[in-house]
Amino acid sequence: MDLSKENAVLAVEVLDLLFRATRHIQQEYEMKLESLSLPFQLSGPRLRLLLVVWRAEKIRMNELASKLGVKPRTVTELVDALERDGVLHRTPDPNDRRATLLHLTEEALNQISRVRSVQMQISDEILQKFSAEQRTQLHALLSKIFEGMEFDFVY
Amino acid sequence: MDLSKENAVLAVEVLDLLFRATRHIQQEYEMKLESLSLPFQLSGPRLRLLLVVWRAEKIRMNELASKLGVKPRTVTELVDALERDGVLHRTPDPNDRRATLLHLTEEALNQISRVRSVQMQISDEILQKFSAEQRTQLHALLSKIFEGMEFDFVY
DNA sequence: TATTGTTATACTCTATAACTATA
DNA sequence: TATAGTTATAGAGTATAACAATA
Repeated sequence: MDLSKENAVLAVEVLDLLFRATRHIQQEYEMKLESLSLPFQLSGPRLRLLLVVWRAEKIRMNELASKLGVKPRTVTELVDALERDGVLHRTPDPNDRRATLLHLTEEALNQISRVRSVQMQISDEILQKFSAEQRTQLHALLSKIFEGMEFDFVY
Repeated sequence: MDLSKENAVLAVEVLDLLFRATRHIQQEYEMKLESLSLPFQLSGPRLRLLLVVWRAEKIRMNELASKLGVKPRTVTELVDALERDGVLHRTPDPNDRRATLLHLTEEALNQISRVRSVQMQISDEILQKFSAEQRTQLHALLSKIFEGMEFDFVY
């Protein structure tokens, strides 16, 4: 009997678990975000977009699409909705009149710290049983998945 | 200066990374699944449903919805599509004439081993840089997220 | 009266293809 | 000729509310 494989964890089992954990956490996030009563709707994809714009301060729709890993058409759709809700606005790029730059509105900037703080609070709750060392370990192991990848980090 | 927190990894950073890893892996999965040329369409949600039915052999739509963490109406929608594609079929539950039992078709049973083997192959590729010990570690850390949760495992 | 699943309807995310304006 | 973003259109996944059949 090959004892070395007796208790081995299959790669596919690890990734199944990864998916389940992600779904679980996403559901927690969405529940808590709803209860925040923000002056605008914030789904997962919208928040993801928002945070990329926030980190960049200003960004082309173009570049945003590639950072998010979606098509430009999808960004148009999301931006339409967010602009309607007063979360961000389009301005023409002075350097290239084909391009459009996105900025967050004051309102969004005001709310975003609430969102981030709820994110941090939920995250702490979910990982409450983890020691600092275990958090670091989990972070290191997840980073390892991206090891040796050339392309820009996708959010 | 508080050196103990100097290099600490924030919980929110760990979960951000978790999300990014999951998105990345999901994209790999979907790409490879497409190239399998199955006789039916298999998106993430459809595959998830399929695998739950497969593990259960037969299952009520009801119970399926709760295992998947979606509403019954959503299961109706998915099952309609999968039945149209000849992947599964509805039969009345003899014990409760309100209920409907789902079974996979022969065709689905024949294809599912191909799907599983591709899943395992992709998983091995993604975790190729991981030692057996690291896989076990990652599995243990992810399990810890669910620690002390009462409810049934959600897929 | 409560539960199972459906019809009717709608919203969000995503995409492809054809087009406009600019480079 | 190529790029940035849009209009037009479509499909998948998800949901709520009202309902029919059954328990």
